[in-house]
Amino acid sequence: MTKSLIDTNSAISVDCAVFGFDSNGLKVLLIKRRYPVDDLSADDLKLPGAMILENETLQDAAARVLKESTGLKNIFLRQTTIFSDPSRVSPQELEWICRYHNITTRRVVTVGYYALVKLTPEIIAYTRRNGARWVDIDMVRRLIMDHMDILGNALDILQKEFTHTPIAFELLPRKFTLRRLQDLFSAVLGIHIDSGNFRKKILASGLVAATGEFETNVAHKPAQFYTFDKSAYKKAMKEKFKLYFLDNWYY
Amino acid sequence: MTKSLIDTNSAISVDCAVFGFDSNGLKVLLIKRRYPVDDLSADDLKLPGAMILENETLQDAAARVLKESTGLKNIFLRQTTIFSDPSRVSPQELEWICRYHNITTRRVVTVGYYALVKLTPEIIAYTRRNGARWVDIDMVRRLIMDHMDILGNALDILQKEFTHTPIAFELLPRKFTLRRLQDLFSAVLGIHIDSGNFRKKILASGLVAATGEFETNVAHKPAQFYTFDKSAYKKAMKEKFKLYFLDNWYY
DNA sequence: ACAAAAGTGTTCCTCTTACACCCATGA
DNA sequence: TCATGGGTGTAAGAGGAACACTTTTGT
Repeated sequence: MTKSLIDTNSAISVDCAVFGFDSNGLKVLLIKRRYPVDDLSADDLKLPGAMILENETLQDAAARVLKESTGLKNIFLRQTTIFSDPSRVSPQELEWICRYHNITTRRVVTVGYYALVKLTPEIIAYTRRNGARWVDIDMVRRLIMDHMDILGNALDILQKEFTHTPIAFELLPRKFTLRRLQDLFSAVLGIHIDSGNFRKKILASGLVAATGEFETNVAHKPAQFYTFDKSAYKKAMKEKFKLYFLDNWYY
Repeated sequence: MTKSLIDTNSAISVDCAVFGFDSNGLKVLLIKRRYPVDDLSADDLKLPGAMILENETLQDAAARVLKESTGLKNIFLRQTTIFSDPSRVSPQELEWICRYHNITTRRVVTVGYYALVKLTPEIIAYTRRNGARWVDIDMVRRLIMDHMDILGNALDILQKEFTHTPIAFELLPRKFTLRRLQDLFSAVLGIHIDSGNFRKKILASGLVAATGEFETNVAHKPAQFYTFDKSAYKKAMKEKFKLYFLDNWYY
């Protein structure tokens, strides 16, 4: 019986594109690669990631990565795509991986995830302590291996989901102004939005509830704070969704 | 140095939900599981699948499965989701897999794919010779392991993509009537569609070109055949796509 | 003649778009 | 008083939903 050609010696990793939003726009969390021995080219940037452990789900592994890199649990987390090109990891990279993790494997297949985080001073402090940084999405230049592809893919999927699913609220604090929500849509989708129409559409959707609280110390009429009304959303989803089946095809 | 807990002994498989469309509706290709030794419960149904080989991409593996099960190359093929629950394969199943494939592994993670096939008499004959069958999507009762989940997930994704991307044409012959296209949308999305409005919308989209050929031997006014105008589609995609950013949210 | 589906047209109505305009606040 | 963004209103037009109606074929 000849030796099977089936690959039973794959290590599987997860890599997470963690998105945050602040007044300067959309950010992604990047970390510096660490080396076990020497520290050559120690400013290589990468997405947070990890190898999956025995008896661990991919989702669990991704959640573990998020916990380590941001200190947060219960973060919005979605699978994107698998990157399985046998040449995605060069022999040198493979050697680094094996040494760093103390494993032996011929191949590493990675599963992309994207996560959405509500940026707070605490989280920024936490990530800074870990040597991670929140980089403006337009300023990301070079990442190790195929992490640039993984990030680009995550961003594509984020944009699609943004237009169909109310995940925007995952990037905002509990209370937010409509302008802030509008800026978020603008930043993620890269488009200009008329604020009058945006306001009407959002309010008509019923997804958002007024709090009665207002901004203070702003050099214009104070804006009201709103919250995401999850129950209204769930109720709306139970009704049959209207089908604009030929509108807005992308790709 | 303690033994690493990192899982370096995963086998990775692909499982394909292959969809076809005929006059009776949407079908999926199912095969009988084969056993190396005995043939107990030999009518277990499953999706076509395979283990990935060394130096093989997941996409390649899925394409290989499609080639084997339908005889076709260059089929529409898209990744869906990874199923990585450590308990998705029971110990007995794992033993069957290892014996069948002549491998040893502790764990099998599978990657879902869905494929769209233009059903022709030749393909139906080919698949029948292979012992595979095209089962009405509503008639699928029980599949092995978590293949029911994989199929359900593929169907969800198919429905979403159907409304945003012109993949419908992948399921139709090169020339088709608008009624046929309408029936396809109806079948996949499970909705009633007004044929007058559908016709106008499709024609207005410019995605479809009249051939000047007509049906024959039908007991009603013969319908014209149309073809999918891929170039018009690509051109349309280069223009900025209109954004109905809060319409039709699902989930 | 009739059934059945092709194909066209029309009406009503909702939603989008693009603005104008007033309001409240800090500088 | 001015700049700035909050917040409301409106008019024009595009597009969707529902349905009536004519056309062309086989039986």
